Amino acid sequence: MPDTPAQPNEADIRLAQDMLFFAYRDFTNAADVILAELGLGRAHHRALHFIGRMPGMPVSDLLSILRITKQSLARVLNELVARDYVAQHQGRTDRRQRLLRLTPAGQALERRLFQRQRDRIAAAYAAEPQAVDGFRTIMRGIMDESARIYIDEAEHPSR
Amino acid sequence: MPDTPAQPNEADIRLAQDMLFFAYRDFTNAADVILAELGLGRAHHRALHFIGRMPGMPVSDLLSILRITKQSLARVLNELVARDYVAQHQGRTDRRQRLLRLTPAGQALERRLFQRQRDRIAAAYAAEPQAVDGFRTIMRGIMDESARIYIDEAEHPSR
DNA sequence: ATCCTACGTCAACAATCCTGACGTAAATTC
DNA sequence: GAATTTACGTCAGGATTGTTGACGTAGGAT
Repeated sequence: MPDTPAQPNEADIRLAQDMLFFAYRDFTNAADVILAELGLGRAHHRALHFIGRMPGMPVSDLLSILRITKQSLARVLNELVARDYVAQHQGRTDRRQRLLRLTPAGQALERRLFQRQRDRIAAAYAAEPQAVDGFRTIMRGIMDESARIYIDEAEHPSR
Repeated sequence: MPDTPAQPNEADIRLAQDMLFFAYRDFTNAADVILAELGLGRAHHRALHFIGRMPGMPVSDLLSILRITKQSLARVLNELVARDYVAQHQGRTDRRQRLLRLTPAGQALERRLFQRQRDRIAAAYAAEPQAVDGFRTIMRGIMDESARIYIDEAEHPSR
C-alpha cells in the first residue's frame, strides 16, 4: 500500500493523473457499444445524462455544465429532439426558457446507457465498500467549486 | 455523509457518474491555458504525459494506452517530433520499433503542464489525506484490468 | 420605451477521431 | 531460405465534436 503523506510527492500526483485518465477512458467507453448502434456519440450521451438527472433544466444550465458552446450543444440537442429522446417545454416563470426533459424513449435509452456504466462502478464499490467515502472526498476536491454545488443540488432534489 | 452500502443503489451510481465527469473535466481543463498558448491540443498533452511517464516506450504501447488509431496518433506525434518535443530512437532488440522519449524541451513543456494539474490534485490530497487510499482503490476498480497492470508497472519502474 | 437575457440559427473553420488500403523493413516461423 | 507476421509509416476521405462571430426574436427587467 503506497504512502499518502500530507504533502503529496510527484509520484503520487503522477499516479493520480494516470488513474483519472484510465478510469475516465474505460468508464465512458462502457456505453459506446450502444451509442454506436444508434449512430449517436458521447456528446449525446452527456446531454441525455444531465437532462435525465435534472429534469426541467433550462438550456443555459446545461451549457454551463458541459462547458461547450451554444452551437455545439444545439447540434446535439436538435438531433435528440428530432429523434424524440428529449422534449422542450416553455418555462412558466420565464417563458424564454426551454426546459428540457427526457421523453419516455429518452428515459429508456438513458437507462440502457446507464446500465453499462453502472456495472463498472457497482463492481468497484462492492469490492471495496470502505473505500467509497475516500473516493468521493477526493473527487469532490479535484473538481471546481461550481461542480460541487451542482452535485449537492442533484443529491437533494428540491422539487 | 452518504451511505455506502455493499449493494450500491442507483443514487450512488449516478453520483459517481457526475463526479467522474466533473473531476475529469476540471482536471484536464487545468492545462488548457498553456496548450492554447502553444497551439497544441489535449491529444498532444496525453502523448507527452505518457511518453514522459515511460521513456523508451514503443509506438504500439502508446497506441494501446490511448486507444486511438495509428493515424490519429501519427498526426499528433509527427507534430511533437517536428517541434522537437519528442525524439524517436530505433529499438535495439527489435529494430522495427521507434522508441519514444521526451527531448529536454519536451520535458520542460510536460513539466509546465504537469504543474497546473498538480495544484488541483495536491490541494485535494492535502485537504483530506486519509481519503487518498479510498480514492485510489475505487479508481483502480473502475478501470480495465490492462490499465491496472500498466499502473503497477509505472509505479515500479524496472529500468 | 429601453435594455438585457435566453434562447435559435447561419456560416465558416479547426481539432480530433475514424475506416480502409497500401508499403516497407525486420522479426519470426516453417 | 521462403513465407508469414509484426511494427511501423502514409495516403485518401469522412464523421464528430468543438470553435468564433454575427444576427434575429421573444420576453423579462428597469
